[in-house]
Amino acid sequence: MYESYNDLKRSLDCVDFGDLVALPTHLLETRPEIARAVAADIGHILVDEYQDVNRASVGLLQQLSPGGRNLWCVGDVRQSIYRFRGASSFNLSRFETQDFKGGSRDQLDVNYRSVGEIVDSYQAFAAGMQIEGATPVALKSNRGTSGNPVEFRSVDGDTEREIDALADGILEMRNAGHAFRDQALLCSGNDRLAKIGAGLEARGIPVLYLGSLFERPEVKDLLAWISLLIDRRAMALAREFATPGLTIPLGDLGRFNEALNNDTARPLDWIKHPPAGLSEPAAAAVAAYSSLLAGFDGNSPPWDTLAQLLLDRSRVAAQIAGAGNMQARAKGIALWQLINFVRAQPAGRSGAIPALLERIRRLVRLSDDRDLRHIPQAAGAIDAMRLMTMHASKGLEFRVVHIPGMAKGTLPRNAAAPACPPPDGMIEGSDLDGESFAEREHMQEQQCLFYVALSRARDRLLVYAPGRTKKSERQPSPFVARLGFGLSRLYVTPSSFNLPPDNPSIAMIYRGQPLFRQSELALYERCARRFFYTHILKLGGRRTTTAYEDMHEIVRQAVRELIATGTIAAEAAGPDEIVERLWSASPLAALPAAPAYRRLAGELVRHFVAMNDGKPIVPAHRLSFTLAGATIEIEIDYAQTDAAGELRELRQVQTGHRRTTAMEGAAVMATLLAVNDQAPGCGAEILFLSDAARERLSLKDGPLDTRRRKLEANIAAILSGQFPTKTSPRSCPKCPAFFMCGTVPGGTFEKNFA
DNA sequence: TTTGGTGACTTTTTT
DNA sequence: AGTCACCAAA
Repeated sequence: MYESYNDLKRSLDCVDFGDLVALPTHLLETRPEIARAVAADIGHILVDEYQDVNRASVGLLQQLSPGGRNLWCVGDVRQSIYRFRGASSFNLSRFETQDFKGGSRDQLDVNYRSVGEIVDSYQAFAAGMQIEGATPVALKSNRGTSGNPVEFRSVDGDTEREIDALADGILEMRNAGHAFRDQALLCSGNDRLAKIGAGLEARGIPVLYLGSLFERPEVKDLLAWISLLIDRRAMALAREFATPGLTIPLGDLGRFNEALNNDTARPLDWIKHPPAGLSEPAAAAVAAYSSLLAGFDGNSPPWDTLAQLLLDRSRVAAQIAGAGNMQARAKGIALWQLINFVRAQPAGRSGAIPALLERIRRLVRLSDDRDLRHIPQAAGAIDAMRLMTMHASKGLEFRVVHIPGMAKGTLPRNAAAPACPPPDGMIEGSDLDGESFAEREHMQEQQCLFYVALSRARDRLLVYAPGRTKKSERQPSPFVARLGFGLSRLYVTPSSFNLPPDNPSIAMIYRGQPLFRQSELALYERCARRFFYTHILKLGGRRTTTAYEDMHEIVRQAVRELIATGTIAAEAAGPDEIVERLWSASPLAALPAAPAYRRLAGELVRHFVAMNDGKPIVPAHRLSFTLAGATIEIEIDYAQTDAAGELRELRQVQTGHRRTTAMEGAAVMATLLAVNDQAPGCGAEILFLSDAARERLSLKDGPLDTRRRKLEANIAAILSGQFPTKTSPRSCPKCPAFFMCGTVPGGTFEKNFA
């Protein structure tokens, strides 16, 4: 693979980051005359952050500065936080002994950045670090003591309460004379940073961090609008828009869905032919969309379209410009980022809008939207908090530093076993086996990371951790206890910021006997809001599928057909023919990787056949039972019968792998509840074709009862209109509702069960 | 004292 | 998906 990758790079005349070091090093090593000429041309070399170089960089440096002539390096092994990408403090330890013989080493003993209390604190932490090649240091602050100890604040409650406490701390520091722009908040991960950033913004604290750009309401408003240009089911109409006059009341959505729930509707048809019987506001909104979207379609150039929507067709930009408060400014900056992102996309000839939306989904799935989260340089003068990862903070300094979330298990994070540990004996200068080496490196790196974060602070340093959560006491990170004797521990009760509830319940009227299928209840467990869009509002939309998922769909069809034949036996000629017929009719057959997918599909179907023993079966049928006033319907894929024709084994088929949590949900166990109720004595199993594994549904009375109660609670929640979103950067970008998910329009929705 | 069940919480870092 | 903390049963 690496060879193919390299060939591809060469044929495209491209280089990657590794090549930027490897190619010049190779050139200078193989062409001494060039090396001499280049070295002669360079007077002095200064390398900063030497602990973060890798072996390849040292090789390049040796070529540029033979024998270390006029070379000056600065580094601190305690700040070695890029080991995961090949940097090694090993280079620092062998600097003057091997790599640049005859060099000399000196050490700083005065710290010019932080006040005495802070220096003492991270010195105390550093004293306990077991870092290879670290020489003991005794830094002294030249600023003297400030009278303000390093603080550790413990907060009872959930993350929201911790954000309350952070907001308190930030405002307190501001009252003590530190502007927002002089305060930084450091987290180890981006997801947490985004959550805290959004929380602070909601509490009125100005923040120079946008969080996930494509999750922001003002950005989603725009993306939802352009999604209407290509979505014949007009899913985005089920969103409450900030722009007045463009929201369809909840009570009217059913009419749109009836009108558009067919294969012949084309995008924007509903503007020319609105559904009959709309309320007045809904009809007015349709008219408003008519002028908002006139002349655009899926082939419109995205940048022009968005710019016109923002500036000419709506008052979005004007209102943001006029509002002048910090929230409006953040919105303006977010839209600015969006517009610039869109402008930088490759120009497509046709289908530019769907291409853009697809690209955004992919970007978010790969977390490749991170650079869009930071405010552009031009906005840097705004008086707002700096939010960044600890990694990004290296080399920077701030008057005040807040470090939230220092609970056990977050920092240090436990080392995950590396997927590909270095082979034993490969690491020069280490006698550990590959796995132990990786683990030790990880634990050292975690300490370095905390050390970096601590040492960013000039005047004030505040560390936060959750205390009691709903049920249990959370222990602080073991790092906290190493912060020295001067640490002041406070148990704070944060002020209340009176935020509106995140997921208010939705006004629903149900008519008839509620009926839910097992798959629907399973979806409710994964994301209640997705369930609402899909099964209550009946907004169309399949997930965006991959070729791999399409292959699984073929397997499902083949399994259904096999079951319909009434016998599933290895000697029957049927299975292969069925797969072959479905396969050749599918667009998958035209893909470059088709043979691999075809092989896999055949294998999964063979697993299915092999997991049956030719006993007579009866095809698919349904079981249903009543719970909490609703009917629950279970789809049994097939059943085996005994000689007397009695049902013996009920089977459900899943084509994928068995997950470790596959049996934990309440919805899976609805099958067992139904069997106990309708077919007592019958066994029930789920087949997982990818593993050729079967799982028997069985649970002791106690746990089964908690599943039953959980199901009852979910049904009650559905009936009372509770459909909270469960956002996740992993699953949301695949969801059909990704661009419109957000606040639901006001009004009441009538749901009719036959 | 051990164990199994449960709910809450976090899912790296990036030139 | 894995860890942590708690609780109740074994």
